[in-house]
Amino acid sequence: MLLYASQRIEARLESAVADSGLSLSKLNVLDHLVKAGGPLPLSRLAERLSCVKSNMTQLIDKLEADGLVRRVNDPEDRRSVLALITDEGRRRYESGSVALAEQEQQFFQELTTEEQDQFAQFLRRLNNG
Amino acid sequence: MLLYASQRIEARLESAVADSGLSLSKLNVLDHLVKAGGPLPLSRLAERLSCVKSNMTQLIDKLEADGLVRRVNDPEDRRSVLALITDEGRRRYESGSVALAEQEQQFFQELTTEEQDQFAQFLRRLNNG
DNA sequence: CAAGATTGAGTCGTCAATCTTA
DNA sequence: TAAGATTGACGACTCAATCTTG
Repeated sequence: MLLYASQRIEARLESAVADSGLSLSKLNVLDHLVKAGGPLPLSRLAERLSCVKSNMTQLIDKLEADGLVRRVNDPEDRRSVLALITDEGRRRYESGSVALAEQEQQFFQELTTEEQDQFAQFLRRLNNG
Repeated sequence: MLLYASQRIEARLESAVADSGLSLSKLNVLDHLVKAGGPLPLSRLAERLSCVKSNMTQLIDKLEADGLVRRVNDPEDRRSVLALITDEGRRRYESGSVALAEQEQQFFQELTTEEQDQFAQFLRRLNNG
């Protein structure tokens, strides 16, 4: 029941973002690159998204094929590869994050004011604990 | 934020079930077979789990390889294949569903009584709407 | 040896195409 | 033609093994 609800939520958000030609995973990568204000090593991205390094390799492969990100050398460590967001990546990020925010907004509007407060508090606790 | 919470929930439940050598998907299939009280056609299973038929084919492939399910002919329709849970499948189901229930229980215990009521109501609305 | 990235294999999901049977 | 199941190709994730560089 809890599981089913959780899957429903994810499916709704995924679908909202798909109109911008993005998946939640790809949007998440772009989000971190934009917020960082500059290119990031793949290993740092993997840490921040709490995923395995090999997964980030594959994600950047796809984003690079889409033209939303470019791999550039790290001048300070030749082992490292930096992910750099492109102009097109920035445009897609804007579009996708707006769609995501709208869907979350719409989600909360299905709750009463009291439920909104309770749920927000619950999310904070869950995301911290 | 909502997304992150949803993923955390799923990861917790998945991990709890993993100790029984099951994934949430496999447990879900076994659950429907047990509750049905007899073998079910793959197409029915796919409907009930709200997934695509080809996914059920693969799931049953894995469950059959694990020895938890057997494919048997449907005497009433030669196009149809029935999934039949084995004794070992039943044991694993018991173990996995207990672990899942415990984890959901533990999850709710992190909430106040008032929050529990609110959240349960919220889940009902989400799962119906 | 340890860290960064990649590759290969496996799980769980999708869709599109195919094959058999109704 | 449609229903039931399967296969193949893909997206997103995991782990284990490998290669290069520190």
